[in-house]
Amino acid sequence: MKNGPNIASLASLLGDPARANILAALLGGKALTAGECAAEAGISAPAASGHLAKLLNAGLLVVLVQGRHRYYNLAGPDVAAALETLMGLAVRVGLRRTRPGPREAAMRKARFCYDHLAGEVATQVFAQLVTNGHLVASPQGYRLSPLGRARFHAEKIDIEALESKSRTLCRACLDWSERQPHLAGSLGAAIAQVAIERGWCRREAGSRAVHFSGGGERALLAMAGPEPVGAPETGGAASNSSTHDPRRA
Amino acid sequence: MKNGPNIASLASLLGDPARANILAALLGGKALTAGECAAEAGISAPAASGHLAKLLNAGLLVVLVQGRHRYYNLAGPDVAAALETLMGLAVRVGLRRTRPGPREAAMRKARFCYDHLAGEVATQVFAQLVTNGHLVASPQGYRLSPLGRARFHAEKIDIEALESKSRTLCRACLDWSERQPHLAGSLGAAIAQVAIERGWCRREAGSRAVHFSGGGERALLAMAGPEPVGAPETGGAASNSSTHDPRRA
DNA sequence: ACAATGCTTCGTTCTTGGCCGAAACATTGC
DNA sequence: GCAATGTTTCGGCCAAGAACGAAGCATTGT
Repeated sequence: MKNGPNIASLASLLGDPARANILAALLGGKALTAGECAAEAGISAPAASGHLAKLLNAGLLVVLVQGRHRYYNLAGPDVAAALETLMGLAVRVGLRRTRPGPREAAMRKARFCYDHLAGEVATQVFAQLVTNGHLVASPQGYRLSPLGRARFHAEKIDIEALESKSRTLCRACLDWSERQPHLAGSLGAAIAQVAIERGWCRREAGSRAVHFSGGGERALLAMAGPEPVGAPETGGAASNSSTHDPRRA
Repeated sequence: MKNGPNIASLASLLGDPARANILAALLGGKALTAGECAAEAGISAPAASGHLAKLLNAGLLVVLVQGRHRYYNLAGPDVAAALETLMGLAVRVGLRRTRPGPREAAMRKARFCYDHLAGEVATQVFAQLVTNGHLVASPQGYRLSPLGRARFHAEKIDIEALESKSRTLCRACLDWSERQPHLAGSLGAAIAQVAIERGWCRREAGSRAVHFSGGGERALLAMAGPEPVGAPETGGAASNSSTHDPRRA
């Protein structure tokens, strides 16, 4: 009688605290061994193995066997997106794992979401890309404009290589902390990779949090700006972040 | 040690088959009494009462007490969006409640998603709106262009009234069956309401499925088209009367 | 006021599913 | 080959929670 997707069996998989912790850890984008997953979830190795098998069997994870290690990772960006969406709803209804702490402030500022950046900085980047006409709406969602293509070309990002993959180039992902979109898709992943490679930010060990240097944040926002670096900043593009509160540890 | 949203307690709420069935039924957008929820989920009234209390306590539902009836409904569009996202992932990993059946074909064609339309027709409408420049990308997501504003004005849709509400006017929601965006937000809801009022489509009893007439589908797509069609108006109650609206603002 | 209806609370039973320890399996290093 | 490490399988224990029936409230209608 009932039809449609089986949401219950999927949600029950995510509903166990141990599995949810594993998935949340994997949202950082790095593959983890079974033992690391066990440590993340605070359970024994056998328990973690069982959970990982279930998630793997459900198609939410993929595994890479290397020697005696098994590296588990999320099966794809759609899994990450669904997890982020659930996080957004959890925030909205007031469910937190703990009280908002110092780590949470850093997470809101910038974090990894599977393989791209999320948080305040990432939503600002997205807004800049749209404002400057690099991203435009298309019937299938967002699309990279010729202007944006040239802009990223100037930044030595090989758009053609990204397009050759089956994965979507641009996709808007609703940020759970900012409730505004940030950029996902292969381009979002490439931008995150570039930000790390060029030292604009660094990942906090064992966390999804990302710490930007002052210059790094400016550099990233400048990459989303209208012109390649060196353009005079007349204040028009600087946007509103200057009005933020100084109460930040 | 852990921080961030508590995804596990939220997902465990959705992970029970009875609760998932209730929520899936409520995705149709109509408020249901406790007894109707019990029938939908195939459980006894006491069991349903307990589940509804949990969902209510978690902030996923709202209740409207009218006499001896209690009308339950989703707490808001974000809940519906999260459910749809989970459905999309469930489809992607191959979890279905049953084999794809005749009902499923109708659901893919058109269905209600809380208070707006989803499915093949809805994604086509969204594509048309973007193609014709009625919807454009903005830093905060999608925005109604002046052109689109005039277009809906010609269709007797009071955009200003929608904007006066706190709810977002336009929002792209990823369709789980089409994997392309459709229009959510208060404008999406208004369009769905208009489509019903003008007889372009009718809801299947006790289901989210929506059946379009041939002319109705053309009329809806024409509304998203570039120019007001010269067809005679359907006359009568053009202004949307908010007579009985079980949903809150 | 009485009966009927809709819903919730309570108490009980019972199944599902998670956890751990022990042991088996697989791989690497000496 | 043998020991050490990482991972999975097995078996048993245990607790969380889901279901139902009976009873209690609340509201409606006659």
